[in-house]
Amino acid sequence: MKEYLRERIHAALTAAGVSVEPASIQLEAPNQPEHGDLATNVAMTLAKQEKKNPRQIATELVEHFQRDDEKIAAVEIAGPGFINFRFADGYVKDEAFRILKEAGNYGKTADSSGRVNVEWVSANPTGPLHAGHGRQVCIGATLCNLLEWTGWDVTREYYFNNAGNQMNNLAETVRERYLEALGDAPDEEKVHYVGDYVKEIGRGIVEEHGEAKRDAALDFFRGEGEKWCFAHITRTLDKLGVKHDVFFNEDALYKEGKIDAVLQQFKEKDLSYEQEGATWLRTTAFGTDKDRVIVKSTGEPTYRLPDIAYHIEKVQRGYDKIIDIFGADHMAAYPDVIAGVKALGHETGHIDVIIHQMVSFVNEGESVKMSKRSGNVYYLNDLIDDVGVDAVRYFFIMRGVNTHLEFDIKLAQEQSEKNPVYYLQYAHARIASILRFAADEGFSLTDEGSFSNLDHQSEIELMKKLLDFPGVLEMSARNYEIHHIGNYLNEVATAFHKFYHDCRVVTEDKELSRSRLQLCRAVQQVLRNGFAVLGISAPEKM
RNA sequence: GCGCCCAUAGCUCAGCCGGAUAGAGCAUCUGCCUUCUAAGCAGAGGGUCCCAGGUUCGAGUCCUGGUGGGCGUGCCA
Repeated sequence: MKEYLRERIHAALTAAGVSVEPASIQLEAPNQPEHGDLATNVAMTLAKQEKKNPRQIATELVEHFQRDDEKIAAVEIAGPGFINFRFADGYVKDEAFRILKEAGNYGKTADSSGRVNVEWVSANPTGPLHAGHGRQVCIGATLCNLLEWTGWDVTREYYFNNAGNQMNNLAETVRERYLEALGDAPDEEKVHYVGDYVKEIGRGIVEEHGEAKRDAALDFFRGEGEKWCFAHITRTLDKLGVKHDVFFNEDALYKEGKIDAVLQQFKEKDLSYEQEGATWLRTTAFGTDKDRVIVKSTGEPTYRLPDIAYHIEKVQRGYDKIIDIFGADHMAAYPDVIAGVKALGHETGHIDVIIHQMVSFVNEGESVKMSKRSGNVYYLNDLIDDVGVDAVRYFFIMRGVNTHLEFDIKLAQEQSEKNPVYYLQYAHARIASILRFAADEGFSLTDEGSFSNLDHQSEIELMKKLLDFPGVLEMSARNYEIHHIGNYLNEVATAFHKFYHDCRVVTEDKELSRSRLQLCRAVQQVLRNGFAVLGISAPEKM
């Protein structure tokens, strides 16, 4: 509809002797319903160029506007020079009915956007995911779904940091806990990770190998620790319905010599230098405040070097777009990495970085304290057990990514109207119930029919709301702003509940009942499609 | 100190390229179930959009400078 109006407005302006770029014609839904369904401010933006009063331009535009009564019921000039368009009810009804035919595809864009790689979670395999990780898990999973819906071929990737010093620390901790499980006193100096899960790993090794591994090399314990953590992390992700296509192992970069290759290139281009036994990258040449170490004096690379090699790897795989998601606490890492990749002559313009702010947890009005040092950690598994998968998936994406998120555990547990995810699911279940009732009454529904006999204002408003779905997905995907989806679905649920309240669905009037049942099905379809993007379930009963 | 993010109703937050009278949920108050799910609907009250300048027909939105908070600023990731 927007495109149609844009084209007609452009034609009208051209006929009136005004030249304008079609793309610069803005159309948006007004706040007040009495201002119509779409409005343009084009007369006001052209006022200066044309040296005319905005209302005069608007008047000329409307005079030359060729209105198709099938689609547009009214064109009005209002306020300082807005032009308001009101859709014809027949158009709204026909479009809304098509939702039933498009069904599970309603809202999808044709596959043409290209290939995109989304890397997220990428938590170190040194322990279970904690509750705070949940935000990134859900943001990334939802974004991937959304990108798929809007025509992207998505590769879901997890960068598995199974190299580096943190793995040595894990290995030492595992060895201490293993020895402890055999009855030795642990050397607290070597216990880097205090969580109980490492004791579990230690006990597991005892069960499998007994005392046989007393003198095993650190590599053995590293392997055991990594294996356990990987299994644990993927199990948690699996619970949330999150599946990665690729787990990219950091150690592969070492094995394949890619770390050395990158280091060599930096040297050749004089982008690195030796100082105090370490190798530094001249990031100041890229505009940062100071140079950064990429190889420590111990000979081990810092995270930056493998990250650069990894990103080069991803760039070379030839995606149309590469998206990295990470939390604000890792904010400092990426500019150097991108700059490093670029400095070696690789394209970086198609790399988008999404930074999300941190999460705090509140329960019964009390903030939930977490301390890694004391091992007092609230794990993502615990959160899932406490509030359920759907609440986790929904709560973590209901706010914009660059504001802090306060996760109210009590609210998420609440099975009432206070809980926004229940409100949404209730609408779906309510429709399912109506459809069951209708089936008992002898209604059988196909995808044929029309909404031509639905004229109640609640019905028309509901249909209009359903028609917004593709646009909401498109806008959300374009801006990587997934929280709009949840808000939108809430509006759909509200419009449906209002309709339900105003219009009895199953009545003596069979034809009216049929149409209203079809409208219910269309609402249910939009909710289902939206839930599919968000990764939450669509209950038939509640 | 410097970098990024944030500041909108009592609370948690929306507000897509700058648009018309700034919105939602919760909380508070008032109505609505013999009829398809009241986990619902309707209504009321509640605002210095942090402050000060600037840009223009028009600023919650853009710019500058402050104030307050979060996260960084490691030879951790």
